Amino acid sequence: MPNTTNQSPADPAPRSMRSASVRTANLSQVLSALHFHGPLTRSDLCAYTGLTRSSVAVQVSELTDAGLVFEQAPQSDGRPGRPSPLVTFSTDIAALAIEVEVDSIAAAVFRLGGESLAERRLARTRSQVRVEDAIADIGTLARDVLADAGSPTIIGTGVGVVGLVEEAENTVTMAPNLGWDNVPLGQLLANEIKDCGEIRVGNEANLSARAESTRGAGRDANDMIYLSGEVGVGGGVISNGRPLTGRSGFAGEIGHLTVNPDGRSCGCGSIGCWETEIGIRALLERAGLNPDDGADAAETLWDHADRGEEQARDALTATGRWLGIGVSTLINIFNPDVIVLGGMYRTGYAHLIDAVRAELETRVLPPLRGAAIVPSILGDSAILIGAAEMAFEHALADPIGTMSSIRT
Amino acid sequence: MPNTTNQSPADPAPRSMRSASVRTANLSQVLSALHFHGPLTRSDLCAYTGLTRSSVAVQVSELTDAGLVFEQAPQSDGRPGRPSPLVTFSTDIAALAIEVEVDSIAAAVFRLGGESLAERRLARTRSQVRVEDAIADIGTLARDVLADAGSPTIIGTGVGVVGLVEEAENTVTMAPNLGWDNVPLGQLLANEIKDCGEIRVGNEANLSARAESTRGAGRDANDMIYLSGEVGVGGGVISNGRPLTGRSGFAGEIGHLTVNPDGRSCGCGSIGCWETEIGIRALLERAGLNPDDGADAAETLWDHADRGEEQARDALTATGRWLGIGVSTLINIFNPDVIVLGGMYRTGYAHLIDAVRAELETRVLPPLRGAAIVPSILGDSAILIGAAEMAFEHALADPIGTMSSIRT
DNA sequence: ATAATTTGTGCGAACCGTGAACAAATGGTC
DNA sequence: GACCATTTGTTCACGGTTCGCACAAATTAT
Repeated sequence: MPNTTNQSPADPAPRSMRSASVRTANLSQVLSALHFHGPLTRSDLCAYTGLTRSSVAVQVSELTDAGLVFEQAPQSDGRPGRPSPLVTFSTDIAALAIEVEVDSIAAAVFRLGGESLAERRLARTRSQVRVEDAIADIGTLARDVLADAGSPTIIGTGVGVVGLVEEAENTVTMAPNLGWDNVPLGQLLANEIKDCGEIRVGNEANLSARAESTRGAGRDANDMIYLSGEVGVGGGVISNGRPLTGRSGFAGEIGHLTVNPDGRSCGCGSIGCWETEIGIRALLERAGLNPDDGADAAETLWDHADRGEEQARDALTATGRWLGIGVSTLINIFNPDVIVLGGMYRTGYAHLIDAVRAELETRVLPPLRGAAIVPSILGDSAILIGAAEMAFEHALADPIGTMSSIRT
Repeated sequence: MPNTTNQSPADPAPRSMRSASVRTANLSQVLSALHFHGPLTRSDLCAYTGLTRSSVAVQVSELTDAGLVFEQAPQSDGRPGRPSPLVTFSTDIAALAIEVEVDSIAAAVFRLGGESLAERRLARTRSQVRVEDAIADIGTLARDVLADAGSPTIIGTGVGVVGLVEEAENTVTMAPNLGWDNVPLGQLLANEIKDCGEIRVGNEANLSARAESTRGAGRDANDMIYLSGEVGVGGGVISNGRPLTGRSGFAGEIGHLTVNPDGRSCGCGSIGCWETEIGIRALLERAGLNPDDGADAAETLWDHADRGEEQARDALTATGRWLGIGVSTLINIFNPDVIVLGGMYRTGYAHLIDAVRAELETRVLPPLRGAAIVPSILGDSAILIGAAEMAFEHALADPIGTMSSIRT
């Protein structure tokens, strides 16, 4: 018997590089360039990837064979020289995105490149959600939206959930607002929806961060922090272009940084968490409104402030101050390019930003002051977009590999 | 003239992979395995890297030719089979590490693998440090310590500084304790010390974090936070095995997270920074001692606490509580495996840890509670070790490339 | 119509890791 | 001491990959 003992190690290490890795990496480069920069000519692809024309030709032909892209007839662009054919995404390859909120469930289908093909949302009465019901609802919603989109081949599925998600396990570890505890959502969904590629589950704020980073207000930033708030306050961090996960994928729970150790008690059991000061309940309470009225009440609050009502403005200034205190902390810790405000901080941006900036001026270390504070530009669709990006991740990293695993 | 226009793009993108990248990546794998796991047999290297025996043979021979490693005669290990030669580091390849503190300057030489060959420290009176003097001192110290080490070939130099460092520029942006402002330390040192490879400058706490992560208390952790305090409080974050830098390398200024918005004013201009509550001044003040007495006074404080003096113990409990408040925030944000306490939190660990843990129990989100809080095991040498690791980074990433650029 | 410019195509060259066959070196067994 | 099993180094043909050149193709400018 020949001694192939450690010539091909069975279990552990894909650490080393072989020729095939080069091909995979370059295919990934090409497909990623297309995904993030839109349809490009082969000539553009040479510039983006640094590969030669010969090599790009091979990559494109391989991606075409895999059914991921196709080439459109060259079109003259007015400059001299032979025109280069445009490499475009196939119309029947897409990712499925699912969003599980407290009062609604949504599903959408996105084509490579980020174009939305279809979207559906199912509203629900605001109450605890039984897991089985949610799974069933997601199933029908997914089937419907896939039909709307023309039943494309699904390359992967991303699910965004309000709650702590153990990403490696695709499990919802804790979702108090849904009443969920240790729900293996990935596995459960795999039984409910078929032929939807690999299913990955993520926290909604982390996914929004991912979305704003790739297609939103953080597009040009390498280091970005996303902050979103309604009742709870969540966030996500993009460090050096990649999402911060932490040990189990829980990183980014910035709603629970302590800003006021002797302040109000938080639902999490702690005292003085940031979200007790900048959450919607604190804001409404300061404005003399019913803290339980939710997001709609916030909208009316902006109106009141626009009309110059004093209590409304004071409430916004106070909330903006606390917002600024926490943002200062985040800037000092992360040294980001930009901080993106989502949720009610997006709609209320104009009313809050001055108080925030005032706080930053004294609290941020001078050399770190360059960080921009901007409102989200993707708004409510950020979660679905982020879920789709997460779903695309595998296909972008290993295009032919995932395609061939789909086709089985 | 042939059209090589975009066949080989001049300026920007080394994004793509070519055959040479494979070789470089695998050489990096092999040398890194040796650097982080100590001398290994060629057989071990197969297991660590996943490469075949044939390939490892080529890599090792190339590294040998470059003068980085050499093979020791095979030694039987008691098991059957042909013994494998041990690949060991060359004795005359090393990195230079420099540490610039307020009251001392230090330099050390480390061999590949992390072994210290020589170390020197130059104490100074505690005062502002003129840049030119510091440069000159570093120069003589470096020359002396290199002579001590037997004048090895220096593969790279790392410098750790108390202050904000713009890593990409190797510039000390702000170092209030030294009285430095926008000092291009990398360039200045390049004129002072010759033949010391590429010079990189980093923040001392970030470098300590790096050191603890690779060779200290965070060796087995992927996500680690290092926290160190004397007068000021600094830190560094290792996320997914790599140091968090932020936009300009300033990330990790965790001493300036706001824990007490209406508390004491901080030297940075803000109010209620963490370091105003857990810095040595606050601790000594609470214990009824002179806040300006510094680290020595802290040592006596531990003694007082050991003897059961009430004010000392109360001061430690109060400080531990604030320590716990901030650590909770960090855990909720980063979801780390482990938090490493350095500086006076290492020497005072036993006196502080209970109060810290008590605070964590209420303030850390339940699913995030697994994080371990441990004392630094590298102690005062962490900065130099981290500086050396930073210096090694280039050589580990591209062994032959850096060697040939050194030999010119 | 001709030149200049840009790009696709085809092919040989260079490089790299793989894996099989063989040789070398050790421990265990009879 | 002879032999076998085991493990590892060495050699080499092979397949895979990108590169770079030469040439052809397609467009604009003159």
